[in-house]
Amino acid sequence: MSDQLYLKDDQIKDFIEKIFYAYRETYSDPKEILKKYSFGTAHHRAIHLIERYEGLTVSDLLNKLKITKQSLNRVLRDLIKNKSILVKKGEVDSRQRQIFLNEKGKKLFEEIFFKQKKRIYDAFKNSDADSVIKFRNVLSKIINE
Amino acid sequence: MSDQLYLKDDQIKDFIEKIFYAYRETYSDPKEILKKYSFGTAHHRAIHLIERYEGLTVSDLLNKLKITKQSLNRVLRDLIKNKSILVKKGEVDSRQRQIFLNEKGKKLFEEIFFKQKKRIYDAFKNSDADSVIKFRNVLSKIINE
DNA sequence: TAGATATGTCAATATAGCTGACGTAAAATA
DNA sequence: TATTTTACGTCAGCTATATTGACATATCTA
Repeated sequence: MSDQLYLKDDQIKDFIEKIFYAYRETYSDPKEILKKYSFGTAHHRAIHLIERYEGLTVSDLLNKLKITKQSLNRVLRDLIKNKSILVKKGEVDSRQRQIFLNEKGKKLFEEIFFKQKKRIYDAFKNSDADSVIKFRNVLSKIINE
Repeated sequence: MSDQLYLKDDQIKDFIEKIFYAYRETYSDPKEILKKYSFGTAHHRAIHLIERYEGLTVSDLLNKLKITKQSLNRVLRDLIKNKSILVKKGEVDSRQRQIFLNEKGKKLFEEIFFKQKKRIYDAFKNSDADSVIKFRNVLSKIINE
């Protein structure tokens, strides 16, 4: 820390704890909506990434989620059966599959996002722009981005 | 946001994604250590809170973890059997139980914390004091603290 | 053509959560 | 004091999400 912020262990522990709460709260906000569709947080995470990175491949998704392909496959099967996502043969490499949200999936994503957005938005509303930028920068460093 | 930071939905989505990664990475760092003790992340979270709030009651822990007492009980049983924690009758209200780490639990906590600390510390090392403070403030707002 | 890669799938298991029901001890209250 | 409420523990069964290991198929690359 360039200008000497001396952090005691207890403060670091506090951050570790807060990161847990932030994740838990942010991802529990849309649980009732997911339940309506008989989906869980695993489906939520997949839908989120498919929305953000349209046309991503199965291995892209695996790399982001860091779960096994067997775990992911169950989730994708559910989403396909429900007609929330669409899987196409890869354009360049046809061994690959590219994943897209279709109309139903987009609608579901919007419902989920609406809930999650509120929490983040409310926190930012009461923060100045600099805080938000610095929040992002530190968060990025924590995930080595 | 007081000085008008205009945030597009995609930026909010990005924060939601980063919060997921931050949690996942922070809590996967000590997994090999936990495995040595045949413990998982559920045990980790309990140990963390018991260390931070020594002598907290079962219901304090339930309120922080937001899981059912049946789920917590399995975790506490494992920790007691392993002699990592100690449970005493409540001093004021003897219906309550107060939970403490004993020597073995403290040692385990230190091992876990050492791993987690590295990630947080490395992120802060490359940030200025103001960033760290603002990171904490926004994080606190996200969890309504 | 041979081997490597991307994906899908079957089966078994582990972990961490859940609901519901019931029991006991101790505190609070009528 | 008698009754009710609270804090906690536990049994049993279920669900969600992850794992490992093995094997199959299609397609790309050398």
